[in-house]
Amino acid sequence: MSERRVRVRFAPSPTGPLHMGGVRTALFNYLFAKKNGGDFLLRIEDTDQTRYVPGAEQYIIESLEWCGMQFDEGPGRGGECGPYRQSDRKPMYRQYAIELVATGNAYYAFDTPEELEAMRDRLKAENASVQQYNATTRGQMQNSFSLPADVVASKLAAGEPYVIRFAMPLAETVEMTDIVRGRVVVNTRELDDKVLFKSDGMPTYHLANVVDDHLMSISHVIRGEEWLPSMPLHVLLYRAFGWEATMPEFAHLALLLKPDGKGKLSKRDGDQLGFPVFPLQWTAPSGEVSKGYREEGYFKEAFINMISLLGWNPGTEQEIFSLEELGQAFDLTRVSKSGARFDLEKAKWFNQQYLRMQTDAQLAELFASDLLARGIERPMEVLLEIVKLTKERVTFVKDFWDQASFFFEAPVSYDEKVIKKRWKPGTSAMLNEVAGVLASLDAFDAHSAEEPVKALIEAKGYNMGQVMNCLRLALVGESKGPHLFDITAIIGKTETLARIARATANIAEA
RNA sequence: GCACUGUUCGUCUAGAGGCCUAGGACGCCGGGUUUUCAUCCCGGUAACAGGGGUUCGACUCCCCUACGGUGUACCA
Repeated sequence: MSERRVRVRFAPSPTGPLHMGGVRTALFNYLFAKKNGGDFLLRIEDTDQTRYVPGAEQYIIESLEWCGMQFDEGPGRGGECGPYRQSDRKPMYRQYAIELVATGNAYYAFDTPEELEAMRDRLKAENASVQQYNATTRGQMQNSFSLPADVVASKLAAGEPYVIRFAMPLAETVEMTDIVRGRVVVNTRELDDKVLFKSDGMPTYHLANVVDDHLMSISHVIRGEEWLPSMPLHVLLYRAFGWEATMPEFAHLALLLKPDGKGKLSKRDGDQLGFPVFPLQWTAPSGEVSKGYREEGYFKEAFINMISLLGWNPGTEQEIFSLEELGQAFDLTRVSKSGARFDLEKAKWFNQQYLRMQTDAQLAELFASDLLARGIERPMEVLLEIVKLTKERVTFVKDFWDQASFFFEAPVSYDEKVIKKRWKPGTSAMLNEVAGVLASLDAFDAHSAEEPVKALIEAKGYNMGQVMNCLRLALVGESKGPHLFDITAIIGKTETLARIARATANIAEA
C-alpha cells in the first residue's frame, strides 16, 4: 500500500470560474503530490453539457498557471491516461455501467421526470422519512428490476430513453476512513439508487469520477466536503467493480465559508463580498465582470500563502511559505475539520510581506509600468530612489502612487487640518526665508539642503516642527511621506522653490 | 424533515488527559522611536458553545442539547 505511487487529481467542472475554495482544493492536491513525489493531474469534469460555460476551462488552466501549480497530466498537456476531459472520454463509460447491470449492481430505469416527481410527492404525502428511489421503492417503478425481462428487452430495443441506476443495498453498514475525519460510518438505508448513466448517454459525476480515478490510478482523492455524503456510494462502486484493492484513500476538505457565516463561499458570490473570490478577473458570458486577486494587485505568492493557511497549518509558528516550502511542509493530517472564513486584513498583510521581499529593482520595475499607465516616465535610477523611500508604507504596488505621487506632480490642494494646526501668522515669511536659503545652494542633495535650513531655523529661533511641517505641506500637500530633504533632493531645486512659492501665495494664514 | 459533519480570542489557528495562569498570527487599543505619515519596538484587549458523565485530574474521552455546515437532482 505504501509502495503505491502517489497520484492525485484536481477535477473541476467547467461551469464557471474557479473560486478561491477551488484554488485551495487544487493547491492541497498539488502540495500533497509534491510532498510525496507524486503526480498532480487536472481532469475536466464536463459531463453536464447544460451547465457548460465557454471559457471556464481556459480560466481554470490559467488560474493554475498563475498560481504556479503546474499539472503533470491534463488537457493540453497529455499523459498516459488521457483524454483528460470527460466529454472526450464519453465512449468509455457506457460499458462500465452495463457491466454493473450485468453483475446485478445496477439496473435500467425508464421512469419519466413526471413519474419521479409523482413518486416523491406520494411518499411525502405518506410522511415517509425519505422520498427516494431506493430498495424499498424501486419495485413500484419502471425498471429492469420490477419489469419482466421481455418488457425491458423490448423497451431497450425500441430505443426508449433510459438511465442506469445503482442498486443501493437495502440496509448495509458501510465503514470508511477519511484522512481528515477518521472513521465515517453510514447505513445504506439512507442512500438512494443514484443515476450512474444519464439518458443523454453521458455518465453522472459518480460513475465518471470512480471510473476515471481507477483508470488514472489515482491514489488519493482530495476534494471538498460537499462530497462526503457520496463517499459511501463511491466506495460501493469500487466494490461493485471489484476495484477495492486499489481504491484511493479519501480526504474531504472543510469548505471555505462566506464571511458572514451563512453557507459556503460560492461562485455566485462574485465580488459582492467586498473582496475578490476569484484568482483572476472573470468576465461572464453576460458581460458581468468579477474581480480577481491578480488584477487587484496581489502577488501570486501572497495569494497562495494566504490560501494555504486557511484550514491548514504546519504546526510551527512559521507563516510565510514559498510554494516550494509549502510542498515540503504540507501534511494532510494537519488539515482542520471545520470550515474557514477568509480574512481580508490578513490577506493584505501577506501581500505586504511579499512586497517587502521584492528587491527594490523589481518594485521599481512594477512601479514604472503603473506610472506608464498614467503617462509618466522617469529614469529607473529615480524610481529606484523613490521605491526605497516609500516601500515601507505600501501594501500593494498600486499604493506607490498614493505614497509617491508628489514626486511627479505638485500638490493641487493642501490638507486643511494641517493648515489649521500649523500655518500660523508669519509662516509664509518663514518659508520664504527658507526658500531664500535653498535658492542660494549649489549642491542640492538631502544633506546639503538640510543643514543650512536647520541652521536658519535655529539661528532665528523658529519652531522646528512648525517650519518643517509647513514646508512638507507646501511640497506634499499633506502630512505624509519620507524625510523632507529626500523629497527636495528628488524633485530638485527649481520645483522645490516653485512649490514653496505657490503654497505661500495660496495658503491663507490662520 | 432525515443523514452526515463540525464547534478554542472578531478572524486564521496551536493544543492529541496533567507542560494551559489556554500559545501564536492578523485586526484593534495604548506607549516608545520618528520635526509628518508609514515602518520599527514594547505592552494590552480578547476564546475552550451549554449541560451531564468518565477520571485523582478534562480544551483534550463519552452522551445530550444548542448552533453552524454539507447532502438529500438524469448538477457537479
